[in-house]
Amino acid sequence: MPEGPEIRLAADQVANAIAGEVASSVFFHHEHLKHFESLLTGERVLSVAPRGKALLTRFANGLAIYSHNQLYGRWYVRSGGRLPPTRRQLRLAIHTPRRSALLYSASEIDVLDEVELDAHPFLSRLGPDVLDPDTAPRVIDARLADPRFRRRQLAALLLDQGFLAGLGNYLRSEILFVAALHPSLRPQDLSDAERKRLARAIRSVARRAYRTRGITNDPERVRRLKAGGVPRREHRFHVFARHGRPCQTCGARVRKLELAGRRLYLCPRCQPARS
DNA sequence: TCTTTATGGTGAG
DNA sequence: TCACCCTAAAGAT
Repeated sequence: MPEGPEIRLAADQVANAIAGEVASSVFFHHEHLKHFESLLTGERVLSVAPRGKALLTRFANGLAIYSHNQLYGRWYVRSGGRLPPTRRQLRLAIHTPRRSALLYSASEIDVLDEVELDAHPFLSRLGPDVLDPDTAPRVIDARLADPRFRRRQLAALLLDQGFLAGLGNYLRSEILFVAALHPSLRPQDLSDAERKRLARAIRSVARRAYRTRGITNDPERVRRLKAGGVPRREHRFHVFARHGRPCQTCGARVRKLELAGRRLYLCPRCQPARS
């Protein structure tokens, strides 16, 4: 569950299961975290909240579990102490009397106090969470115009968690397609109208992915394709991983290129380079 | 059964 | 920019 929308959905699910409850037992796979098991057992879970692609589970005694799923981590919620049918490795379990939150496969797990939280090398660098209710398009627009970011290529900027936290590689391609902008442009190359269009696309594509559990394609098109029996992986995106297939807007062939170290997909006609 | 790829991130040079 | 880490699933053989 890799990008911000998926992490926020997982956070919602875990919060719904254990927030407000007292941990009846806590398990850590990692040896260096074992001594926290007894420190967290008996403590109430105050909140479970995303910060970009990371997740913080806060306890009443001031400690917080930091977790980052990278590409592979996956949360499960189960009742009655049961475990999910998976061969993955259990890395963290938070049990409450009724339900358990279980994190499998993730490698980045830590327990932090409030001081460590403030100074955390990853968290302290994060920009605003793209899905935070306060991150309105006008906030994003102001950030695009900020001297710290305006000279950066959009291809790199949209992956930079210090610009906005929670964007990732599929959202990057999808946002640029929706905004009809070429990835090698920089904010400073854009007109005011284009910059505002991009800010709106960033917010709306991320929000849509959150609402639809990861589907960024046009809702009406998705409805039609689903009705025709087209599977999720074929109707999910506008352009991402659709190289060689026709653009849904203009019919041109979707192209794949490598930018800022990751694969990016675009429609060469809808997103023309600028001379 | 092997190899490749992946929606992420770090640190060295 | 590159090598590398983490793990799982898809693709190739």
